[in-house]
Amino acid sequence: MVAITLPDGSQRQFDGPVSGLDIARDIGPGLAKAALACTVDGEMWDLTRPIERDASVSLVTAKDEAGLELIRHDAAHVMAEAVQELYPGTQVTIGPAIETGFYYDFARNEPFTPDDLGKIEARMRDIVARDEAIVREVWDRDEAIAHFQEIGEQYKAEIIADLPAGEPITVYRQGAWKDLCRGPHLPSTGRLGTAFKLTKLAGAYWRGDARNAQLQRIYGTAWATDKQLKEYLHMLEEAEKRDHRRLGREMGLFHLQEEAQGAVFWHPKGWTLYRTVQTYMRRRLEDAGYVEVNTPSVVDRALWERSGHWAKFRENMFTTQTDDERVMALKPMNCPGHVQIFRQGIKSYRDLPLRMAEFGSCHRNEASGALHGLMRVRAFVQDDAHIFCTEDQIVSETKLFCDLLKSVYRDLGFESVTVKFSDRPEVRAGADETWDKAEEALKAATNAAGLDWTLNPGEGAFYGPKLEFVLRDAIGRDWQCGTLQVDFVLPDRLDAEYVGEDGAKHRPVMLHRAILGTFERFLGILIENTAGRFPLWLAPVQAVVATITGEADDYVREVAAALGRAGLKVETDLRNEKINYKVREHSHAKIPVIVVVGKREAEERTVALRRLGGSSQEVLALDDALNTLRMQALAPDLARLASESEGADQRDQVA
RNA sequence: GCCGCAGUAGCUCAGCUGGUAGAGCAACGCAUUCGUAAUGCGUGGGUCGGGGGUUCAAGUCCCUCCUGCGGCACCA
Repeated sequence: MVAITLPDGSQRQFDGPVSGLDIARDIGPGLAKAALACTVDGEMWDLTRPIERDASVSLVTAKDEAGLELIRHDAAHVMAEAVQELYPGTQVTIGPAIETGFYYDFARNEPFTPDDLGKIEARMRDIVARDEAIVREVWDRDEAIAHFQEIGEQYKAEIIADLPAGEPITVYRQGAWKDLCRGPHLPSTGRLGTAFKLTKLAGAYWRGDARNAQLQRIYGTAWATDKQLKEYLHMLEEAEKRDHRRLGREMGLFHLQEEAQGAVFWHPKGWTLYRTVQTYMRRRLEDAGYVEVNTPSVVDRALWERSGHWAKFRENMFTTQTDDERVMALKPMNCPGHVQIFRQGIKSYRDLPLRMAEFGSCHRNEASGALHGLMRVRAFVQDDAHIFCTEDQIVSETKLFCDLLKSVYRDLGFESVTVKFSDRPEVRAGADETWDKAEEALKAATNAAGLDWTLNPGEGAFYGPKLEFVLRDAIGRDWQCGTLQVDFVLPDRLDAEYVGEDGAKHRPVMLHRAILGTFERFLGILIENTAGRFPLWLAPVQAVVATITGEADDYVREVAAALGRAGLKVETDLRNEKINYKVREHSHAKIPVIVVVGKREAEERTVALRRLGGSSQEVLALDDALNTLRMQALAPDLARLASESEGADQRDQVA
């Protein structure tokens, strides 16, 4: 007898070994049809694998996250079968399910072409139509290795040889084809359905290591239903429309060109946006007790040797040699410069924490393949700062920083932030005891700030552990923006010191920190997140005043001038065009407010406001419109100040 | 940096097996003064990414370099 407990707590008795499919049939034919796999005491099992002991079982269908993952994993297998049928001699390696689909890495001398994708996909649909049963087998380890070597599957043989000793070696057959796989799998290829599509070809290194052979990866997407697939493809199209590179061109924000690879040409509108964000950040930093500095871009190699950058960061640095043979480097980071300022004069413990900020212009020679629009550039400006403090101040400074960071992200339209904790990397400066201390201190501070974090092992900076603050963009990509790094190494290498309460000299700790990360990347994320429809305070052109007839020209100039005095960035449109044409054009340009003025408005001294995305307009007296827009165009921090002082005024009146 | 793909007008793209470049939008000009997402007519615009080669002839074929795109690797 086998007793099976179902998720609702009910129990069913079976005479002997029973499979997930048997259980599903026992419950009902609908479930038997929908079931793809089952979990046995929490572990995923194939639907047909016999359960020989009492267990808790739940059935997995395409509606479950786990079911969808099975579908994707099977799609990878069916693709591998199709590829090996069509291109004999191709070796299979690994093919997992991923976030929106699957991939499989193949070893083949001939490159796959985009045309091949269509052929492979068609063959996949044949295999699905054949509805081949998928059968699990457990093999002997040595036999498995010998077998895969014999049939020329070197990579599979290598994988088996590397599996831990106790691990069962399972092979899945579907029709005449078989693959080493941990499983589980669908009962048959027909269950995969039709909601899949091959999407792209790419190179990928064996085991993710650039020193290994390069394999050919084929990506696909797979879903439970055709409707989901269609929705996903539609989402991709929408994402493409808000790609910051496209919007940057369409909206005239910036451009890139080959003579300055990885460096941005900011156009007037883009630069206005940039300056709006920068001015905002400058205010926030000042309010948070930072001082702003500026340090040299071209600095003698000697300083980078002392700081450790020459040893650890050399390959990413641009260098230049002067006629007298001095080697200079373009700064890739601002920290050594800030230590030089700290070292001027004698610092006392009373000066700490010293929060030193710089909108530091840095250059890094990033790999050509890494460059990506504004997101990954070679010339960029960080909202960088270094907090020189005592060890005792690490926790409170970290907490203050995290609060500031969250507030800034919220103001800029980002609510959810994830945090990664990166500990010591292989290539690093500083003694292990120093790292122990730094990691411990940062962990304590993170917990004190009430942050949830995930560990990112070995990803710290060469001088210290770090926190990474990650935002997700509109296309679902994660971008690291903010960072906070604890550094006991640089103050030592560059000989920073302060006089303590005890009158003796001490090393300060440096906290390297940035909120936006770089302006370039952050603005790219901002463009994609808003799809170019910036909130009023950020829009580089906040309002266009457009005439209906030439008779209103003088009044329009007056309105525009008044809006300008109220602090808005305004343009006028006096062209002899129909108002339909103007509204359409400015709407496409994503201007937040179109101020429409005709003969009637000019006579009545009113304006008609039309908001981006809306289809109606609001007619207001000019003075009212000026007040309303002036308040709405305030940066969030200034708006908070304004509402506070308004509250104070009201309290004064009451008193 | 590696693998694959691509580069034709400001933008989006067409140009079959080689015979000396085309559309829409944009721009410019003229007419139109028209009340909330495209007024009409007309005009100009291209060393077909750079270099080299094959050929009577190259946007088209070959080589090479550059840049971009998608991944991988990298991302202090």
